[in-house]
Amino acid sequence: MDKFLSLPKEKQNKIIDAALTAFGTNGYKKASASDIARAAGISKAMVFHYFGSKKTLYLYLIEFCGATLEAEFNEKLGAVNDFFDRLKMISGVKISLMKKHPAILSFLTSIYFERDKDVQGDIEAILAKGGSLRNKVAFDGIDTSKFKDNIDITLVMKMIYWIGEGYAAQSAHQPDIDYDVLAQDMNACFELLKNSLYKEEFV
Amino acid sequence: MDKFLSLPKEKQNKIIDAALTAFGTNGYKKASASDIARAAGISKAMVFHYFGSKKTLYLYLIEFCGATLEAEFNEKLGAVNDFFDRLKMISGVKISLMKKHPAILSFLTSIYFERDKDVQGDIEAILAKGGSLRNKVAFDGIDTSKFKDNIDITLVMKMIYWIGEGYAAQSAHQPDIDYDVLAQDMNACFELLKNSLYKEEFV
DNA sequence: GCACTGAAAACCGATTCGGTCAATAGCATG
DNA sequence: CATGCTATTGACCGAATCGGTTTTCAGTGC
Repeated sequence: MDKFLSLPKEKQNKIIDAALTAFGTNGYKKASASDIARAAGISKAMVFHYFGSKKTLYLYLIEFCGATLEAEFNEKLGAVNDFFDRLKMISGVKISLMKKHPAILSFLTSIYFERDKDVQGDIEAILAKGGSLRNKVAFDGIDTSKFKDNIDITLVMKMIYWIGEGYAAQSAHQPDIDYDVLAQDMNACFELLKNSLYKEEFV
Repeated sequence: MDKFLSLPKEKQNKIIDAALTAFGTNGYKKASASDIARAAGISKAMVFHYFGSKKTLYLYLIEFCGATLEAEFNEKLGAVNDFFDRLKMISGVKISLMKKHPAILSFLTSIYFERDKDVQGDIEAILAKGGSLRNKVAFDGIDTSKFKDNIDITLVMKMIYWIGEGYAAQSAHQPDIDYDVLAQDMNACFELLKNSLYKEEFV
């Protein structure tokens, strides 16, 4: 593992992204070391030289994602109480995550649904430990009084959630996407909803 | 192939759904006949007994989806020009497709991104032939004058697209989902947007 | 008892799996 | 140029799995 960490950062990232993509799209079992090596432009032997085993690599990726996520959140997530401002922050976090590691979001959702017995226990342990993150993005303490009175806020949140999942799915399939355009679209989306759903004195 | 078609419909569907799921989540190459057989509750030998080869099964599934799609569209898609009414119809079509075959949507999007050389040629040929379907769902001939003047309709369509992708992705991971609840949520979504984005005389 | 049939187990050669290792290429130092 | 060192690799390992075939077998009608 220290073998890997002493590599130049650029090479580390190439390997990480290759592995995130492979595991994210194929799951733990069906992602092979050869796939990862090929995508990273190294030989399969190096994968094991750096990480020792496929499982070690997988667990390292989870840890890496956790750290990356946390760092990004700590950097960008301030104390914002407005619903849409917080949404913009979250989508900003997602976008900059994807700029650094395009496959990170699809990998993160994939570990959530991973069922392979080789790793499921370890995943649960790690996720349980890192549950604190979720608190920071949860939508409590939100000022709902700004919405028009007849708006079903639960529905709005579902809708927002679907939008987020949808654009994550799109970017997973379309690797050469322009993230700045995506960010603009997302923010325009939120602006549109805000203008439409807030009472007029708050838009 | 006629071996398969002379099976009771229920068994056919179980095999079809197993295959749709396997190919949809793992792609052509990484979905194995054993996976499909296990999920369908039959032996691997039967898969080859029914379809002869993995490729034949895959191409049959594409054809099957095309026919199913077309039947569903012909049944439900009338001449509706209102933007949101048409959306509701489309989501209605999607929902009833998923009720019949839960993995059909994820399979359909997966064939769009399939890159395996064994099948890519055949896919292109079939998709080219079936391009006529796309005309029926395209958003031309839509009366855009009902929207408030400051609404960016292109953005609205992107948003709608993301919502659709998002809830398809969700249902792909969550197999025991209640489709009627999903349908209600989707329609409520559209209703909300309609109320918010249309000029008041059209809501 | 016998023939037929639908299904599964066992099996086939080939490929791929996770993982290892000897050999090599590059490169600094003498 | 020789030497040692390190990073990297192609070749290789036994085991598993691949797509696909053959054999076996349980059930059923006669």
